[in-house]
Amino acid sequence: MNYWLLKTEPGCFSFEMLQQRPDMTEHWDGVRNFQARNLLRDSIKAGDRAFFYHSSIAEPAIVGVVDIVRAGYPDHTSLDPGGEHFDPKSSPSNPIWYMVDVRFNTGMPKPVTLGAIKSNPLLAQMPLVNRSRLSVQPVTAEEWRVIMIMGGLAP
DNA sequence: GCCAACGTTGGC
DNA sequence: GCCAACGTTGGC
Repeated sequence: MNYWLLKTEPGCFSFEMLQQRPDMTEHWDGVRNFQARNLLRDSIKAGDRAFFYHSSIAEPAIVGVVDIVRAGYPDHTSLDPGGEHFDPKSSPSNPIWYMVDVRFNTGMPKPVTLGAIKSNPLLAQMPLVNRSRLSVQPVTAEEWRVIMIMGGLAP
């Protein structure tokens, strides 16, 4: 099993919404960055876990954990001409963009803020610290363990 | 709302 | 294939 970090703005895809539907599978779609796409398409597998990070708010933070329930498959929102994630270069035979399905696992009793992450030397290698724009990021087992403890989730 | 970082595009 | 211009993201 591998660990990841998924990043959104609350206005786009909020953890609160996910939390209200704990049994529902949600599509993690709309990613339009090639590096993040490669991770979605090639690396993230069903059974993996991911931190859920909220950006562009007063206090950016990891607010919870989701399970990956379906590995990468074509992101059909890229084929919808009326949708905001439409990409004219995408087609059914060459979809370009990929998405995964996620499900609520747990909220963080104590959200782990970006400030707390930046001030912990054990987390200095996380892309979040110096490559914050990448919307899908790998997380090491050690980083996962540290953040779970910081968030109030016993190992 | 500003601005730095960085990914993408397009002209050459 | 380089690089300048441009657009977007995200922290502050």
